Amino acid sequence: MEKVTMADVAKEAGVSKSTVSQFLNKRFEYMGEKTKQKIEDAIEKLGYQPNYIARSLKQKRTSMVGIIVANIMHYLSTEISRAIEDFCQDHDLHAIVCNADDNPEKEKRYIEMLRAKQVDGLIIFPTGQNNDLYESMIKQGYPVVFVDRRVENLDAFSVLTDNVMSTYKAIQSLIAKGHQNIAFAVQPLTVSTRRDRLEGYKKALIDADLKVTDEFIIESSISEMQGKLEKLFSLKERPTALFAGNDRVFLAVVEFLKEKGLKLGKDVELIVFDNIPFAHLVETPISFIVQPASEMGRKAAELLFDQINKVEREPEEYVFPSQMV
Amino acid sequence: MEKVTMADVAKEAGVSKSTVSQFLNKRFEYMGEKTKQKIEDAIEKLGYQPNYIARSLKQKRTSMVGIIVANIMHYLSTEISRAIEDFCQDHDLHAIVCNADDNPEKEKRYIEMLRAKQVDGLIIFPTGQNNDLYESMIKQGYPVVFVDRRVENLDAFSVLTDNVMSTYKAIQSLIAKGHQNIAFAVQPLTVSTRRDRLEGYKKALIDADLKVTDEFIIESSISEMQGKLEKLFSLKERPTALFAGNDRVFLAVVEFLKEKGLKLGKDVELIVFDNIPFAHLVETPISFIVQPASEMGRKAAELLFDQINKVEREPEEYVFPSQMV
DNA sequence: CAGTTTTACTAAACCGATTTAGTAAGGAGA
DNA sequence: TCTCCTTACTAAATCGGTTTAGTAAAACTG
Repeated sequence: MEKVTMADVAKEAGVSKSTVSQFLNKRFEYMGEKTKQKIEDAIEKLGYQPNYIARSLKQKRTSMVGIIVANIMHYLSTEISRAIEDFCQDHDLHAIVCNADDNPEKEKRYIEMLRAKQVDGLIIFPTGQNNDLYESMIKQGYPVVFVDRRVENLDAFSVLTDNVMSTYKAIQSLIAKGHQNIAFAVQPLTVSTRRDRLEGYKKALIDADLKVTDEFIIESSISEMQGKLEKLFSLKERPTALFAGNDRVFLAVVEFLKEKGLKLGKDVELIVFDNIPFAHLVETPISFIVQPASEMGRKAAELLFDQINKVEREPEEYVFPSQMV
Repeated sequence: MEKVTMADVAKEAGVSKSTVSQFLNKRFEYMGEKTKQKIEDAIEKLGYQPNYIARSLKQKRTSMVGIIVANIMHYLSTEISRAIEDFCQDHDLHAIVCNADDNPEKEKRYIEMLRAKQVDGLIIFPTGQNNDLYESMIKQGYPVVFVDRRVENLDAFSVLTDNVMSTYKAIQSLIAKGHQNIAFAVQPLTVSTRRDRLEGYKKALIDADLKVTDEFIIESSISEMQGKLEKLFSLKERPTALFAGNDRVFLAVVEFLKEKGLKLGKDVELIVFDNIPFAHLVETPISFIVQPASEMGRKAAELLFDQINKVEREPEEYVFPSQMV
């Protein structure tokens, strides 16, 4: 049971291991037609399945790549991961997805584990707290691509969206509709995306000669978001529009509004950064800033693939535009 | 760059490879305190990272398990996978998720690929079309657990829900509310879950002395669901309640109702088999039949783990109850 | 027909760990 | 003092492939 090895096939076919190996690697150039047939028969007869582990050891290549997602709860992560997987499928790679859960320690452990498993490269949605580790990988020439979030002071391949600009435009559109009191809700400003979005928000207000009020900016974890929203909506000058920093903030906001009996689109206008699935379940249409997830994933995979295959290229930030929907 | 091997550590520490290996495996019993220290220092100095591939080759154990999901689009799959991953995390295993996309050919390829990669076991949401392959794995004593769907005529470990009973009760509750015209929408009856749910539906109607009308039973792929629903709702005797066979059917139904301007809960009552996320986005509460995904995933992982570790146990079907919410 | 090239293979080293069998040095017991 | 255990290691085989260098036989060349 389950231990037919190449040596067995070789013996059965009456040839050497080397020839069987050549056969399996489809290098038929120097191989007699009848030998080929014999090997084929022997493989069939014994039900031989090659052992990729053994191959990997010698070839120093596992055909596996790792994806380390900062937090799998973001729909964007799933979308990008799927796009990466599709690319891998087409290029004879296999992707392993890990969830760092916004925890730098976990991220570090995953990076180490995946490298110990000899994956050929990593695509990382960085928590941003492991810069030393990122740097050492890049110095070693290990293939890495960062996605979604910028890493500071590192000359690395990155795939991003123009968070500042997209937010700027979104806020601008709210202002154009006559909104004066626009609030902004975001999770803690630990990563570049959130900071950039806040920057875009402030810039849009300033450029429109509206003043930036601290009371209108909520920076809070998801679990404490409800309380902060409560406070926001009990201000004497209530916001008429709200920008949700990402999909999870959005869900918190919807829940809050539902509880309070506030109507979306009527009592308060909402813009969300990130696409969410099931958006059509909501009665009132909402504005979303949609990032081109498939293209981003594809690009990231492509950049990684080229690094793995030693295609020379200078590290660069690839910035994709987002669209309001 | 990146090729510190055990031999390097051994040389640096002035000991043999074997001793380093013992050290790494925490078998300190027969090892001098100073040797231990020297090895520790050498590892630190060289930044040595062990190569799991090499270890796996010798140990014939990769600490990886494969999950082959029939269709990742089902929310249940994601939930169960997550639970399996959690279990693996706690037991020093790593899970690789593959999506068969309801395609038996793809499923087969994935099974072969994962076995070639020497994963220690497989958890499969079976498409049901590869019984020969399933059987040969089980015969070989390869660790396998089936989830969600029954495999016919096979003495294997399976984790399921009581589809017939849950559906029966759900339909019963509709009848109790006074509904007489209850329709049933489902994807093609290729897998046990769908057949079982239909059976429960029919049984409930019969037991309540209602007649089973073929016109009220839609069996269709998602893409053709809209047309079939159109036909259903243009019958002179319209259904007042509808049972959606799973989450994807539900989404199709919601889309259809929205287009037609029919109100959920008012014009037609809906029960859905499967939980869906973002359910709270919908204004009207809907009834869901929720399967205990975490428990199911956990159980499946546990059964696989025991098989991998040669814990003797008779193959059995583990049936979990579902709840209406 | 000797010399060269091509064809069709094989032996053996190698990848980087684990593991088994073996051994030298030091201490205990008689 | 000599034998017998421990203790603390090491050498070498092994896992199942890939790959390189090499070789015998056949085919070609002049």
